[in-house]
Amino acid sequence: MSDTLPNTASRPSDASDLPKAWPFEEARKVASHVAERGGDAPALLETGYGPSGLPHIGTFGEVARTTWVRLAYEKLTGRKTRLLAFSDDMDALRKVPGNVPNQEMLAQHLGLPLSRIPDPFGRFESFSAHNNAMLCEFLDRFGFEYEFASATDYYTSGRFDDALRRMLEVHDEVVATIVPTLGAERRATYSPVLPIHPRTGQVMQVPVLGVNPDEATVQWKDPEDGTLYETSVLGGHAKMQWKADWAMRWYALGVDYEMSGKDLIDSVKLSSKICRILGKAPPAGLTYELFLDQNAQKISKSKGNGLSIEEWLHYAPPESLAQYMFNQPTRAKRLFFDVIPRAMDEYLANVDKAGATPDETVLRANPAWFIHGGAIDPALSSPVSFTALLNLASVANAESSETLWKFLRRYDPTLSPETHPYVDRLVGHALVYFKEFVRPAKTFRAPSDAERVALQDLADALRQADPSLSPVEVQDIVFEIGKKHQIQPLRAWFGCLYEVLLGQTEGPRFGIFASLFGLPETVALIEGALARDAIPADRQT
RNA sequence: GAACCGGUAGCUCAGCCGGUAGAGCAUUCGACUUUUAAUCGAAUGGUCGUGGGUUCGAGUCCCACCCGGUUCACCA
Repeated sequence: MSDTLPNTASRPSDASDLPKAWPFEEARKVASHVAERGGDAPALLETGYGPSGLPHIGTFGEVARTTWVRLAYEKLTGRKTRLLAFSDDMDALRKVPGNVPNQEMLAQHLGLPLSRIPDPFGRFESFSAHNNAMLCEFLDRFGFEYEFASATDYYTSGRFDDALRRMLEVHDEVVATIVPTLGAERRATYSPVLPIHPRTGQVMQVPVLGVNPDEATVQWKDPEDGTLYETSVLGGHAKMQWKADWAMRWYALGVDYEMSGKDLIDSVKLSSKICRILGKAPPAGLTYELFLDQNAQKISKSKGNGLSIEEWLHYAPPESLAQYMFNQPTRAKRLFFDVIPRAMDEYLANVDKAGATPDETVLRANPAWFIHGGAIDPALSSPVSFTALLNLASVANAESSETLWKFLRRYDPTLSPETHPYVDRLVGHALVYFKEFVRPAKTFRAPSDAERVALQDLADALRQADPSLSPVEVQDIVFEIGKKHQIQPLRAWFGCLYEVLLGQTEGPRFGIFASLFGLPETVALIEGALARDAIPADRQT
């Protein structure tokens, strides 16, 4: 049986001593798959790529998650693993992607394998070589360990030949398995074998008229001119249609584990059946949920909703993204900016917890342990939460890390950029997040006429003040101005400062703020607020 | 038509192998303040979607249903 979906597989009964983390559950599946297939070969884990697109945040998620399964498996069994990053670059270009140059050139090459189409960017020998390079660069950037594999290389070098012969032997059974899943139109022409046209190089989607397993050839007719061809399926003269391709690859390479998104559930089922027909058990795997955007809509690469990996890393270090990916892979999660601070703080909390855990089993259930590849690096942590830094940036109206650091050192004198470089990175990210998300949402109220006069007075006083004044002395100045202008109650004067200058109802003591923020900068802040609200008086809310 | 994932405090969610519900934020009160950031203490707040079943006992397991979301039925 066992077209059961991977993540509905029955719970192991002897899992009590396993670390309570999903990668270990997955590792068990890998272990039983390896045991079943036998042999000494390392466990083979695969991640697959459609070659027409560039790597994205989902790519990161899939590779990161697979890497954690690897780690769990190695710790669990003491055996080795390989991760194969497989690019299906022999796939045909079916439509021209909208986000690349040289659209006309690409349009002329529709139907050819991507590895036979010139690079529209003009940098590599083919379109797929370009995309493959982007993929590898992407994976390298995060330090993933993997072996890259190109479908074109595998096909043309003959590495798939035995499996392709086998595919022809069971051709009819494979067809009989796939055809019922297809719509009426597709049924008529379907073949799991796509011959490469010997003259044009096109990947042909044509009915296969005859199969010759002994010669490893298929017969087909050119739909254009009616020419009959008999084409070898070996050595790159044909490729498999993708569901058959996936199964053939599993079979040929002996893949033990591959996860995939829930959009591929039916494909996994079908490819698993084909893999069994070929004669091997399909790999174990996990079906992960897709990400949703802000409004719980599907993330679409073409629509550009959701969040790109560059955007995420603009606001927080990669560990936070890894933490997000670690959490609940089988649940649909919103992927939007506002999840970043939480993910970051979760990660930081996990590093702390890991440091305090003597129990190895507990440690191995900790996401930070996985994120750090099985060895916690205490340098990648912070005693201050990201949320705290954001609050601080907000109340301090911080423009620069220098300013934020001044406030931060007041908060905790033992911190400095030199001794805590990771905190310094977080400071930089917090500033960006504050400037781009928090501050734009703030509403600055306009001052009343009386407040306006007092604010101007304060600006003048601060401008003339000795820059070496202590925060307390600056506070005295602020206080005196408030009293002088008889703002009642006096606390309303400070409320006015926060609301007009900082766009919030609360804040630090203003003297401390002004000192750390800088007296000239504070003067500029006040005058900016006065100028901003000079004309419209109806914005008061 | 088929499949997947959710439905737990106002919000976002955690609840591992079943044992009388937890966190963060929000709200309220208090401490500290020549003021109201960060900080600390406390309180309020849930018939765990509905109905059955198994059990001494179910948010937790089983079945059915309701609601919400998504995906696949062309390509990959």
